[in-house]
Amino acid sequence: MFTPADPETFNPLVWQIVHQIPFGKVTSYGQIASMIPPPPNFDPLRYAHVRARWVGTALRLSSGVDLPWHRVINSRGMISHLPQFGGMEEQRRRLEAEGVVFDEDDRVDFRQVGWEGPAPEWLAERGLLPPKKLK
DNA sequence: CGTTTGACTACGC
DNA sequence: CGCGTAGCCAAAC
Repeated sequence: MFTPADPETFNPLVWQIVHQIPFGKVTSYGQIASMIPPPPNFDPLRYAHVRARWVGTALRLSSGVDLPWHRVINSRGMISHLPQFGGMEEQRRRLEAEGVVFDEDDRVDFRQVGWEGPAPEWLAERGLLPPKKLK
């Protein structure tokens, strides 16, 4: 499906998945990555170490693509953004506008607003895998 | 070209 | 729990 250094295939897959996240739900970089199988001839172990970061990169390069990018946060339930870029507050604002609640530690409760992933048929049609669960 | 920098995670203290 | 860090590599300098 794609080669190790083929973001031209990987990134659009990420975008397609992000596009499926429903209003008021969130998921993590790692969970999205877990739906995308490792590239052929790519060590699965190594892939496991980099895939979440690849998702972050894909999102960073997604300007111009119409996406609910704000619904993607890190595995600890927090917004991952550098303070320098104002995007952090923007992301929180968008999520709260969708009813997502942050606790006193600036974290969301995946049990409440965590996305369980696309329908199995949707994944199967694209050769994708069922996501790992969120904590 | 060589170096630095990330929209990440899992794991060990 | 919180905090630091190794692991890893595509983009951006």
